[in-house]
Amino acid sequence: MVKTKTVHTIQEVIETRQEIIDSIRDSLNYEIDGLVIKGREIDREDMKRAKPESQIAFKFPAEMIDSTLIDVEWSVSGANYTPVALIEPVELLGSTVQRASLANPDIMGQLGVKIGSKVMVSKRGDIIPKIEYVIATPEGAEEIVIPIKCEACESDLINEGSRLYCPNEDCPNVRYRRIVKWIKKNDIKHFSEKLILRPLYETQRIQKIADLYTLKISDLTKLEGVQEKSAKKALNNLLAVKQIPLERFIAGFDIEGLGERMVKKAVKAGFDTLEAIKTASIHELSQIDGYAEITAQTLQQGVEKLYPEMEQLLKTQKVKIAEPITEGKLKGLTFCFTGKLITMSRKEAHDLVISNGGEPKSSVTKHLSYLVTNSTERTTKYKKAQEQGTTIITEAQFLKLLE
DNA sequence: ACGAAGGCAACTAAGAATAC
DNA sequence: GTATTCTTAGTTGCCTTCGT
Repeated sequence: MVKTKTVHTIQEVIETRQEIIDSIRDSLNYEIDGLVIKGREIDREDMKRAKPESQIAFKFPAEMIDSTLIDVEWSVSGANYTPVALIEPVELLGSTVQRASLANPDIMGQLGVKIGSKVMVSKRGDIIPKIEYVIATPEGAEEIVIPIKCEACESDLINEGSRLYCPNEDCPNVRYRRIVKWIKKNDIKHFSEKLILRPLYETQRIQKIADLYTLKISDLTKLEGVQEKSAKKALNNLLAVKQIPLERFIAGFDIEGLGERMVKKAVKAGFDTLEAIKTASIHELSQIDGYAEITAQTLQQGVEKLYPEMEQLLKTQKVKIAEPITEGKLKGLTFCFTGKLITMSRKEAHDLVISNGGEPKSSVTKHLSYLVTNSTERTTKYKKAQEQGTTIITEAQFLKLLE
């Protein structure tokens, strides 16, 4: 028996629909994809029409929908090549989806997609589009071509299955990404990749991080689409970052698999200068909590190889390695943020934690001290924190800790 | 008017290290 | 030897703000 309900206003229709989505839908033992709104009186003539005018369907937002794979684009970032599916645009949970990452050649292969395949698209966590599976592939459909040579240096790409990459350590793309990483890691705004960094790199005006600090306003205003206002803004932002903690300095050099957190562990363990890390043996570094052979080697070899560039950067005198912060009200505490904050951005909150000696985390882990959120929405982070009994506090309570 | 960039949302894969 | 935990790095789309 189909459920019915009599309502009197448009508002009630909207509320009822929401109620069905939120609770009623799950309790039914059959699938529904929407509701039909019709007048109480039955107009027999109207009902004979293919599309009766006295009734209208009010569908729920789809949670999964089918589309067609148009093509695969290879997104290049540094050494890595990642397949991205371009699909026929479809409406899904309130937005138009036309791209979805295929992660790596292995996952692409497991899905078995070809150009023209009908695919099922969802959104993970209601946000990120994802190709779930292939519904059907037309006969004789074109295979997806995996690139063989690096677009930048023509080296033969290495296909490890879970990773397709260019093995050349001096590949122009790798060197370019190092510069971009520095800008991003240090949160230097308005240094547009498209308008500024790419063109400067391609015309050989900048080749290393240190070169950024030789730039003049005139170098930027020469570029298309950049006038004095933007040029000044970019350079001011660059020069505003002067004191850089060692872990960020090293992480800013884009050593594969070595982020700020891992370097911080070394700093905490007493390897708190660039020289100390450079001269340490792999064995010594592998004694650090959270380090073993592989990470120790990555750090040691990375710093050794990039040391001349690091020295060159420090020689410009435009940046300095800052003294580590070891004291503060939040010493020894870790924080993870979720949802919107009221008085500050996510980034400011992270900085606040760091400047008070605490540590921000991007996910809820076992030893997290606090999850900070203003909402009780049951997101993955919230649920996980609840499950393992992590203290959940509001933004106001977080600010109280700093008083 | 147009385009670029920042900021935000929440999640996943892969690999390394540690815990059991 | 196996399971779990942690870190890194990346994923799309929408909205707002600002410069050209």
